[in-house]
Amino acid sequence: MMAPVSPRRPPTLPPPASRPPPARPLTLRDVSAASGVSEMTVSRVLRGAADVSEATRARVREAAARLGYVPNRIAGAMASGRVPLVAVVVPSLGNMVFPEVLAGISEGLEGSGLQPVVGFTDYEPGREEAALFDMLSWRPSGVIVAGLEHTEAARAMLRRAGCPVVEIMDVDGEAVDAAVGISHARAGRLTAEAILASGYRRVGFLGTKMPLDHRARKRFEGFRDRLAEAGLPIAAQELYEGGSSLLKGREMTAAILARARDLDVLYYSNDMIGAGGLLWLLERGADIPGTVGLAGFNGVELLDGLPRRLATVDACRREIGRRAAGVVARRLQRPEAPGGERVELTPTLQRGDTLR
Amino acid sequence: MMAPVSPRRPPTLPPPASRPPPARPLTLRDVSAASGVSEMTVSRVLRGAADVSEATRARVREAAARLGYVPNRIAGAMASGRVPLVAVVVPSLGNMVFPEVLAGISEGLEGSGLQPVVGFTDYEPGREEAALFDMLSWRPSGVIVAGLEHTEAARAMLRRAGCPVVEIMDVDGEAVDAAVGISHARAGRLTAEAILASGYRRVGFLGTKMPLDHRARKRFEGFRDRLAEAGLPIAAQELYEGGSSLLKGREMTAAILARARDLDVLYYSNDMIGAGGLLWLLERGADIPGTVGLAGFNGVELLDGLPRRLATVDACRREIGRRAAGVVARRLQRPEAPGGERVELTPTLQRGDTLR
DNA sequence: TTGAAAGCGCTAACAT
DNA sequence: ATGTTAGCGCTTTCAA
Repeated sequence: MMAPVSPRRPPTLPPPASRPPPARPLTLRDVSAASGVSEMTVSRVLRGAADVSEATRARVREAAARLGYVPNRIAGAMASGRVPLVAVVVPSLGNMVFPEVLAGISEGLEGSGLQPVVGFTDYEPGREEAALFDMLSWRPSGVIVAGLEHTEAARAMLRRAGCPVVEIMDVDGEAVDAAVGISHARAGRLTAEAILASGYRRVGFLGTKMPLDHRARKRFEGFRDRLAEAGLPIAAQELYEGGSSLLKGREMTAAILARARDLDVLYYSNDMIGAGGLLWLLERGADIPGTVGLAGFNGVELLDGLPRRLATVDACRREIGRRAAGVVARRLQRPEAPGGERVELTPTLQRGDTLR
Repeated sequence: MMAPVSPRRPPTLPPPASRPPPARPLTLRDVSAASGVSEMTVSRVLRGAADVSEATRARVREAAARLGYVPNRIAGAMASGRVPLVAVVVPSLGNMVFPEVLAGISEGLEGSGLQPVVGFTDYEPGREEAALFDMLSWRPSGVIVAGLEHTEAARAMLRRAGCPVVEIMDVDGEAVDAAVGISHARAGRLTAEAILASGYRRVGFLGTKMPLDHRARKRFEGFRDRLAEAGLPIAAQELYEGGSSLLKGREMTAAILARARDLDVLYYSNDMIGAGGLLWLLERGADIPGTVGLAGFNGVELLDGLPRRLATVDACRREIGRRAAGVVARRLQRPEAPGGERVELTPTLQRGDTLR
């Protein structure tokens, strides 16, 4: 067979025998040549399609293995119109919560032939838009994106994505398509209720300044509103910028108590700063939970070995990942399905040792 | 112009005007039609190529934005033979060290037009092989893989990858191509030296059972050998399976001290279990670092707010990621470069408050 | 059970 | 500065 004349590169010539062949990646054609089976049938074998005789199958497998052939998925995706990728867009990996969501997604995708690909937003709407654009340019089979708040352009992209879109972590708002998460407003209320029930009266709140961390904001609002319903104000607040850390929690706790010495309970917007506060208070011999109660948010397992278990509300991170992946996988099996799934998980308060 | 007859699907027909158009993703052709500019020129504009008049540029940009066109990178990659992806293969994200490596990689890739794509191995050689195969099937422009130990098949794949390959985290061994990391053997020796210099004599080691965590093994060996050179044995060991956690560190510390009450220094294979041990000992009123010294490994910032700063050796995770990305990016700019770069970073011991 | 032909959406090379 | 042509490596469709 004659190679067609191409304007891009000369037809493959036999390499001068004396030099090592260039590291040209192998193609189906190479396996075809090596096995004496047509490209088409080689393709079928390697994709595990039925209707290939056992003998042919074996010959092809042997040749592919011997040559070290690795199929080219770019070409496969191009030809089939199917890209076995799920775009995952999250704020960052530094946050401790997202690695676990990712783990859940991987778990949920197992056996579906789909692979997650991750992009980051750093909690910046502009970067989220860019990350989504980037991801969508691979024409993934599904999109999983953290949060319900996006720029209008981002929402437009998601609507036009032509694949299932699952917004995760939060259900307090309007989703473009499916949503899997918890209600952060409710999580905040839940904590407020526990605090009220325990009879604490002078409430301090320690949280992030980030106006773009909508979930943290919703937790705060739920918390504040529930207290207000009981006629209780938030007596003092301490806000910070930047990442959460034990150190930050210590500093903030010191600061808020310096300003409002009589607080008898502290609600931290996440467990990391909560744990910092806990350590700081313990070092000073505070009576926890007697004189001062503490509560955080997230249920980070990582902190399990601290001197006391911080009261917290589990964010159901792993489960959210798993369920979101499940939604995507199921949708691809039944393309006629209506979409718009909404899965609200209901976290519970784990009292730990820091609320009386 | 007449659409050619295709065996795969009928030529595009005008949709019945009364129904919403199917969510067919847009193509260059659509932008071309909408802007009255040829596909080729549209392509040029959207890729930012030079030699397009400002007027044309504007018309194309306007049309693309109005339609919400997202380029198809699968097709772009296919046509150009360039896939702007860097495959990153690491054991897991649960480990705390890898998110930071990833952050370093992202940083190092910034401005290069390359994007990291991550795969996981769970420290299992079989899964590593599978992950590499998977990643290579996307024909990435570079590969960054943790560790120097791989199955022969994996090494073969890497050699044939046809792109720069950087093995990271470790430099104690033979790399397929480039390597960026630290010597874990040296890190272990470094800790041993600090312990010797401080006059501790009864040494306990607490580490993982995982025979496949080669870097932990090398640290242990370096540690043990350096002590042996000074005539000091390791008096007791405590090994564990599964992930590291504060809790695990507590349990192990309790266990090793129950068996060997007279240990005066404990070397933990990572900071997480080290911190657990630290908390456990502090609760029991141990005199640290007087009666018992502690050291870990990794330099995890996360633990900064503990009551004492654990002595540790920084693994240079972020820097390793950054440099590895740099190697890949540079190699793509100068394809004639020889390769085989070897970058050894030299970690230092941070004494903290737990070695006298 | 196998093979042949066409083309997925884009870009390299060439032509104008 | 812009357009034309061919084809990247696969898979779909159809034929044998």
